Amino acid sequence: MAEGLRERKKRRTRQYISDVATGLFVERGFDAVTVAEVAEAADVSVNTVYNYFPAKEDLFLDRSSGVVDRLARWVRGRDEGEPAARAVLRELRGEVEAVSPRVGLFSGYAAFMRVVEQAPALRSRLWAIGQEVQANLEAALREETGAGDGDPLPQLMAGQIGWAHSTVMAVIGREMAKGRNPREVSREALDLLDDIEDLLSEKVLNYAVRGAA
Amino acid sequence: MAEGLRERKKRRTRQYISDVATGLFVERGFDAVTVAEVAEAADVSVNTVYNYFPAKEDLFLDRSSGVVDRLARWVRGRDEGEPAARAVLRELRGEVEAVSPRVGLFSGYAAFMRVVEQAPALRSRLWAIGQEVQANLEAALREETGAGDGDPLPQLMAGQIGWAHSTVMAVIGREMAKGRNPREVSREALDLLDDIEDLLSEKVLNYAVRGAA
DNA sequence: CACAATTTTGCAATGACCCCAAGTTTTCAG
DNA sequence: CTGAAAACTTGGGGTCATTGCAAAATTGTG
Repeated sequence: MAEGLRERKKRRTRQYISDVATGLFVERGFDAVTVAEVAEAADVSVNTVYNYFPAKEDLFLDRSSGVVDRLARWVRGRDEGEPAARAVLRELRGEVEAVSPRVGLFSGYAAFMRVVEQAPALRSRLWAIGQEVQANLEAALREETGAGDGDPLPQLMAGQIGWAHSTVMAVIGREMAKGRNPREVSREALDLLDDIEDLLSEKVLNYAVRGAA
Repeated sequence: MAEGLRERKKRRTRQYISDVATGLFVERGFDAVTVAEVAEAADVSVNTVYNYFPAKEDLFLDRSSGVVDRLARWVRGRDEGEPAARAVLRELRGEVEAVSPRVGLFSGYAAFMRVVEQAPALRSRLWAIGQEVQANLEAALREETGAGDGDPLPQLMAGQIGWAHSTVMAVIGREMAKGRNPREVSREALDLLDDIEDLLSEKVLNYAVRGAA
């Protein structure tokens, strides 16, 4: 049974603080809520808040939700004979088609995105997370293709794939923030995905085929 | 006649504060220098500093240096029969070939980039400026092509072109920060530009030709 | 030179975030 | 079950960016 009570309690406390904070932010906006208020509402000290979250932004954008390695995971899990970009597009299309909350396609996402849109600090943080996603993708591509350190291709490919991904996510976020219907946004995102695939060159779309020299 | 002394003095003061601040940042790092120290070194009050610069980061990254509309300008000034992306690549290649300080190819840029690299706030700010550059480019593309509001192409094209530009600038910055020789970095950047052009699809490379339907 | 528009400055707050030392709680060996 | 070690929480006390306000100093004009 190993790590029991302590770990469980920590996880619960962390989650609780984050939930309370999210509620306040959605209700009154990111800047209008102070960390002290979050602490009070969650019935802990300010120090405890900082004990769990390195910065105020982390109360809202919890990086631990397995988003940072999404693209890398999709690439590593691509089918035999499938190139990296195709795999990412396929997985992304799948999520969008399924109107999955993992890509923001659920009604509650509107409130979430509105908070982000009005807080520069959160937008900036979202970008930083995107950078991490891309760095992980680049690492995955290097491993998968066995590219040397001097090879600039993994970086460029990760840039193109990361761009496609973040562009789709940005549009979904923007439209959802307007209060649009998830299904409608899903349909538009699928069209956008087609447009994007059309824009990517064959070089990009055929890079890192699983099972090549 | 016209705005004389007052305006001149303001411009000079602003420049002086920025210079003093830059010097301190390069010498000791962005985070290690407080705004109060900058104020004291420039012999003005802290309030005066904030009177000229909205935030500490602006002391180092002065957005007014005409970078925000660089891509839009290049596109608007493209040759007859030339597509937007080609124009940007041509102009950028020109700057890089000329080892121009406008793209960071001068020895002093190393110190500058090192300050940026160690300060997340500055990196984040640089990204925000990049967003502005891209937004201006998108606007230019919309005007030049007369695309409707519902057309997603200008956004996507601006994304691709902006990506190419920022990728090159990022590599130049990274290499210069290592203390590399500007001419060497210029050569590498030219190779990178070739790689990037190879990666862009014909659709991107032929978008917004000056003088089309 | 005197007056009005601007700028600069001092003073006081707010709020994020950090450090430390003093409790508290949980774990675990004995 | 018990006492000490390990891990958490908290209160108190800073530093620093950023802002609001009103008094004081400057500058352009008539």
